[in-house]
Amino acid sequence: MTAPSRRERLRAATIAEIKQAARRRLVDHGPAAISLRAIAREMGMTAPALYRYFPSLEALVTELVADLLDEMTDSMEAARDAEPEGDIRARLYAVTRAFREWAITHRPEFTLIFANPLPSLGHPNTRRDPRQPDCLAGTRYGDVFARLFVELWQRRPFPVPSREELPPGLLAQLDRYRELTGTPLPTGALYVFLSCWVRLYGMVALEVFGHLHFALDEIEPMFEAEVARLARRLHLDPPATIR
Amino acid sequence: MTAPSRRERLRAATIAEIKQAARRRLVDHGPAAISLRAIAREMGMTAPALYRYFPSLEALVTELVADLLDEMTDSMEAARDAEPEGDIRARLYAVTRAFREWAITHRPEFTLIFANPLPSLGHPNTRRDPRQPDCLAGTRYGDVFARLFVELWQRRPFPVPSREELPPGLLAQLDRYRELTGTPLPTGALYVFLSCWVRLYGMVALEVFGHLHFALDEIEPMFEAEVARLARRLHLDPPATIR
DNA sequence: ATCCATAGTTAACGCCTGTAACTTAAGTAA
DNA sequence: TTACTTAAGTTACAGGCGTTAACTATGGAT
Repeated sequence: MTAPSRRERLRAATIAEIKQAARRRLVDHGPAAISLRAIAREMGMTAPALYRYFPSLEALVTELVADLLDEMTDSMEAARDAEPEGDIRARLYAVTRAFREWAITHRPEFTLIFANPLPSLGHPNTRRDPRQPDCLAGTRYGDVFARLFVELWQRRPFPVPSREELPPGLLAQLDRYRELTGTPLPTGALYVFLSCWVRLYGMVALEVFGHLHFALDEIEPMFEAEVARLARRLHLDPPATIR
Repeated sequence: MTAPSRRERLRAATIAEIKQAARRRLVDHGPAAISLRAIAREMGMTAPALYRYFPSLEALVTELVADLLDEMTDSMEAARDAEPEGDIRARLYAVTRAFREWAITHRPEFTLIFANPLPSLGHPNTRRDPRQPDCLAGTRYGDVFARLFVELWQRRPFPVPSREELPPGLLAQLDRYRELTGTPLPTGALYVFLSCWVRLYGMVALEVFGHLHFALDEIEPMFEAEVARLARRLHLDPPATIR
């Protein structure tokens, strides 16, 4: 646990600068512009030097994705913590809106994270290694939603499907997930959680990918309407303030 | 309207073969493997020859996307037409399931269509030209859903939010969309349509992109549960057979 | 003062898109 | 049939890419 040496500090700074340059290229020139040569050029270096810091372009992108997920999670947590601790309703709204806000103000980054858009990520839809940093970061942002959801359930339980109402195949999987995570939520609430996540993701992804522009050009009112419907489903209105 | 000349036939066949090779590379080796040289190699040609048929790689990919959308639409229409004409419930179920079925049996293609994953598509989230073939094809598959939805509404109207219940900003946009398309649906039903589309898309996209594997490994039961909930929302159960 | 790991370099291989200039073959008109 | 035109293909090349190998300079530790 000694203080980092001068070498280590310089190295960390260089790594940060590389990822910064990569992100700048992503934002300014699209995902295809993330290239070692271009990054090195921006930094006044040559491309092979970057191999001292990352074993490959793909590894660099993977770390960048993890950083972006962390940043998104941070902004969601900040929005949550700006609301009083007892006001779960306000906190859920805040986190939900922060998710969309980050997505639409960071479209290239969101696309990189959620739609495997980079050639260097190789053939999509191959099983990922859960020990990879981007997968770990992936669980973090999910937990922000999950923890609030659990809190809401414990303080103001809402109606959820009974075990009998869930199809057996789904019930078994959700039970397994329940054991795996040790969540206090009943299985039916897990289903509701996933269902809400599907709608939130669908809404934001469709907006970012531009697949709602055939009908709407300003998506926010539709988003707010959907969030309000989600809130009603969770019996979140009227305000669920406690204490 | 004369019969196509020999030249024209050969040319069309070559174009088809190029797109076929491009798709084979997409499926077998991922989106990054769609390169003019690789395609030309597979066809026993040289890369510059392909410029006789497409002005650029990007144009080729755009046409491929349009073809894939058409194929997806065809399979949805086939599933629809396999059900009796009067049984709207069965037809809606069939189209919905066909959408998912095509997506999960054609994951690379679905990803290419719905998540801008290709470098050659350039910077994502720039406004597309609606005259582009892929945008035209995009409206076709939406119409499959839309027409059934209208038919259902006309024969078995379901509850929809009143104009007063919709936030003004959303109402105005939906009214404009209503005029633009001349649909017989009331504005509230348009909202329900979009809302259903969001949930269906969210479910399928999350499955294809692998963002549900943190909880589930077999997604079909969850999909069926969500579809059942959508059906209930449309008062689709019990069976809405007519005639 | 010496040694060595680290961070950088240049050179090269084999991909890639895209353009220019050239050849060949087919279709068309005199 | 011959001559002209055009389409479809070729090679050559410019410039960008990831990655490896071999080499150099330099800062820190012994």
